[in-house]
Amino acid sequence: LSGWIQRSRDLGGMTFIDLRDRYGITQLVFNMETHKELCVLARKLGREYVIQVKGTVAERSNKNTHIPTGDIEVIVEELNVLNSSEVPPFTIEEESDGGDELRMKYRYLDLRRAPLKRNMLLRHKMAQEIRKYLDEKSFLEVETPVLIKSTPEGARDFVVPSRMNEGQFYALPQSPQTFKQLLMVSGYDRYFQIVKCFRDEDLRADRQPEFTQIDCEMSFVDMEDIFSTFEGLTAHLFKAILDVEVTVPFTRMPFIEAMERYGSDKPDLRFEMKISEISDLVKGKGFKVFDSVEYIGGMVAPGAAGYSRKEVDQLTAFVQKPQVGARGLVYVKWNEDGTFKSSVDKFYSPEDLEGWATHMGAKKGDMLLILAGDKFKTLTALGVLRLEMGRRLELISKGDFKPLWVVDFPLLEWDEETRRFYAMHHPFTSPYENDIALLETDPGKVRAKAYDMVINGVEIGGGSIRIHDRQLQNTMFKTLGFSPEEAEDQFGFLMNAFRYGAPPHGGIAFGFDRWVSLFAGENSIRDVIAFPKNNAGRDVMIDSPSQISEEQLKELSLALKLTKDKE
RNA sequence: GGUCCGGUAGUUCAGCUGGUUAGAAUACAUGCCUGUCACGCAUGGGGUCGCGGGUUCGAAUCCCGUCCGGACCGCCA
Repeated sequence: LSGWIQRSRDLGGMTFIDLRDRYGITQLVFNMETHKELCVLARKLGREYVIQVKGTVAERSNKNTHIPTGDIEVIVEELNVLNSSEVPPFTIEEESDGGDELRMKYRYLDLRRAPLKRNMLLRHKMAQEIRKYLDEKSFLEVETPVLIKSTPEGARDFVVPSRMNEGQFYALPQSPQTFKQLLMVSGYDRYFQIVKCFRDEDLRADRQPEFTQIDCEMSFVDMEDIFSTFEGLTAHLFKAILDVEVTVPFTRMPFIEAMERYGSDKPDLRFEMKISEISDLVKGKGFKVFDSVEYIGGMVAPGAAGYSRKEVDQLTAFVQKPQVGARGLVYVKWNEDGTFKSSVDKFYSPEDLEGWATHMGAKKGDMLLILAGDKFKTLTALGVLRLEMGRRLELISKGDFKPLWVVDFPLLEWDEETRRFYAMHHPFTSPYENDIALLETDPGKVRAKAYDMVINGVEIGGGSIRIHDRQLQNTMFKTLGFSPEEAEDQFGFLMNAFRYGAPPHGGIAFGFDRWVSLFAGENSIRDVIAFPKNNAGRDVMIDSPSQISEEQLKELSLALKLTKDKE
């Protein structure tokens, strides 16, 4: 048996060592009476020493029911110390005493801990099951290049200078989007790849600059084929990994419904508390705040009529945080005795309030929480408040999984700053046939054949049916404000490919890291990535990024002009 | 680009409105202990209070700046 010393217990006459390897813990026993020299040596060994032992596996006289190997121990007859270890900077245990920063710096030690090991194992198993399922469905795994071409749309690219092509740069792929479409043109009608993608944007708990996608594409399909194929993948993963049965087909929710009822394009369906609009009920009674805004809406917090003044103040402060951005919070308590208490009693009669409460589906003992303002800003704030209330009222149960498809996204988003439309998904997304005419007249109204898979409020994946028609793709580029030259320069290869018999196709890409962290019950994808980057995009273990030498810069024909002098 | 929280022993933290020699737990070291498994008991070492400046008789504590870490907004087709 070979491994690392987790801990040793020296009782004088005998010494116990917990030996840890990839598979778990085994107790080694050394006895002064029977193996004096070994026992003396064993007493000197410290935590994380690497040792190799031979001995006899024996049933313990004192069993430990708390660990899987608690019935047995190894009576050591040979001991080989393979390496010593300095005292590690934090404890290598289930619950380490180390903080995040330290554990990142010594990630190779953190990875020795059981929780990280479990996550790595889970990740591996999920990748295997994904391959198994997709292989069975005749998907072909094809590797696409990592050094590709920069495009201005979408996320910021990471770029790589080319030594052999002076003054020119590769870009790292934000996704293999165009390549998988070209593979469809090539006739590989079912493609997938578990692939690293790169986006030079700020990080979050669920966002890393390099991350892994399960990238898929199919030919001769429409949305329903995609849904059933990947509901199948999802159900397979849930069954194989968590032994959870999920119901197929999944709920399909139009984007507008997700926004209006859940205040989010990725609704968490594990609890109700839907949002309802009450603009028509509340306007025209002399309350200026409500009369002057576009939208008034709210939700019913079940059983929350007993909330104290302090708790309501807390909620008000919560929605007023700049991240949420509401101006204020109106509450209406429908007390158990049938009376009403609200922050707008001056303006509305109990009959008015009962009207709202009934409209919103409240009952006695509930509290209405109401926000007002611009429609989508207010809905988004209500969505954040909904999640907060779900947590506070403990309406969200762990181990419950509610997947759905969000569908009927708008194809385009208007940007006031640059005064042009942007593709909400990407410029290759197909509009609904019935909406194509609107591209010329009212582009904002065009719905896309795009879809997101959402589980428990997490966007797990998204995709679309693509445009495979050259003319339509040209119209799309035109609507997005590309000149024919720009379109040719950036996507000429794709447009050329479409000259030669492009099949109808569509696909989806899943955020593998997010999916693993969802299954692992982790809040951050860092916990399921072996060597992640920190908040500032740094790898604190290898200390990257770093400067490069003058020689390297010269070879690349690069000169630096730093905005901040880093010397 | 912005908002908020944090940085004190190897580690995790406490240290309130400024006031003797900066504490606890754990880890570590030494000794004792033959059935432990978070072993126990005893003893001991261990601090540039992130860094720089300021206020003050006096700063871990207050102020300013800066660096580092975390959460979030913007950003992420």
